[in-house]
Amino acid sequence: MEQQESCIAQHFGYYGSLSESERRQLDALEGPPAVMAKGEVLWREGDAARDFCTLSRGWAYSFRYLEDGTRHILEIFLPGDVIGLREFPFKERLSSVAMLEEGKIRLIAHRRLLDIFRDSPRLTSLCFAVSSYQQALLSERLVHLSRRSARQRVAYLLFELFSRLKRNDEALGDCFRVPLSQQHLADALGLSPVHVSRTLTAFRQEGLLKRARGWVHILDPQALASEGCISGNLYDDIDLVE
Amino acid sequence: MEQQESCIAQHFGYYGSLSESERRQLDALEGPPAVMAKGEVLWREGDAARDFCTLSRGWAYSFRYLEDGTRHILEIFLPGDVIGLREFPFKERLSSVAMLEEGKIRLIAHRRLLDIFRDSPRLTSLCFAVSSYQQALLSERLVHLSRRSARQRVAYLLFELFSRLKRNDEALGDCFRVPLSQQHLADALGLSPVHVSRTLTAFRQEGLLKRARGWVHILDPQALASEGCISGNLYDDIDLVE
DNA sequence: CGTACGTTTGAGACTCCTCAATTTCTGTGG
DNA sequence: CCACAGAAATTGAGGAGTCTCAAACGTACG
Repeated sequence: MEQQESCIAQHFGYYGSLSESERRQLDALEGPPAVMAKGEVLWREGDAARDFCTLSRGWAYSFRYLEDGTRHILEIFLPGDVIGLREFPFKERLSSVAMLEEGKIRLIAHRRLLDIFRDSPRLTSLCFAVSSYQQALLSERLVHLSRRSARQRVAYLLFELFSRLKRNDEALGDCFRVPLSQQHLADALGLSPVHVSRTLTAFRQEGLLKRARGWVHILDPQALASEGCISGNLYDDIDLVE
Repeated sequence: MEQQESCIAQHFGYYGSLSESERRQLDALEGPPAVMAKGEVLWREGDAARDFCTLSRGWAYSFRYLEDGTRHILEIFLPGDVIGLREFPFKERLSSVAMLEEGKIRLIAHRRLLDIFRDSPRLTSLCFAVSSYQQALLSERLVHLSRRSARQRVAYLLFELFSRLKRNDEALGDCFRVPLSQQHLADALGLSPVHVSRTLTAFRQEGLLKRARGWVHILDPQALASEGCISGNLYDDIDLVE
């Protein structure tokens, strides 16, 4: 599960091929690894934002508390993801980030990005691609959350996770680990945990998927994609201007 | 209303001060102005994405059609905004863009950004800031749309527009033009036009605002902000790493 | 002045929420 | 290995918010 090569180099590699020297340049950014416990908070909304990080092991999520005390989950981070890049131009964190399970991160100071901007237009383009891609995921979610039924939302989220995991691991079958409680799913989807439970039960009875103890087994990927209104794959659509 | 100086230079200027040569460099990017009619489509989802543009006059919006035929409005662009920057790393347009009223745009080829990346780390940082800021607006909207009541959504959107207009025009009073029909508002908020009408009527009866023929008059800004759960001003929070 | 579009209002239906009780799972210590 | 406590998930009942459909009204524009 753990990333072998430098986490950031692998992640950037999804957006375009890297030369050996570019790879080294990215490797040099990463600070020493830090092991994080389950539930540990990386930073909180409003904290000073001076660095971002890569997640080399474990899942994490970003969230905000609303005025009524409910929590909204904005992003779910998988092993290999870059966390907090979008906060580069901001003084303060726009959202909190916490671990869903034990894992490992490496910090990178925002200032180090300036070195990239100065030295490598190519890596700069890749930074832009990483950031734009996360933005595309967000707007995709915006559409799916604001206008669709509970069934569609749940199907969409599970399928998005499935697709992203598959990009990291070609060999991934239709049965995989998802360390999210129904409370987490509800907070990410803008639903009540009760209704998430009912929806998952319905899916199970219809033979779309099974879910138990942090695992999801997708029985009918096509039906799930159709229920979630998945419209093609964002990953196939990236094409850096060279 | 029309932007005097180069549109992109003014827009970038919000995110950090520009030297004279940086300003010239940005000016040089912009193509010849093109006048667009009300309702005219700049590009459609799926079109090849080779350029972005600045909007020097008029309002525009980006949208996607869902499988059930409804339209979702993702972004609303005001005079002075940059449109489509986030699609730089993508082959195809992720959403369509159309004019809400007659206006003027200037195209910029995505390739020209590479010149910026190569020549000016400072402008590169600003590009990043512009893009990240739009992403922050999106995630703000994600939170507001997925979990809040119709009253909160409507109040939030009107207040966001009010704040953004005020940034462009210090002298803006509490009465301003909003060329959006209730159908547009509904499509942006994930509500039915009928319910938007009811909500606006309620606000009018409560003395929060008046709305008629493309104009909005905010009678009680504080109450509206409170209803919309506005949590500080994103614009105040930008701080480029120098 | 007629037509088209946008807005308002009413009625009934449906989705999802809240609250509360019960069951199942998970981890811990005996 | 079992008993227990705490957390997570399920189930039921009733209610709030928003939707859809349909009709009436207002406004802008040819």
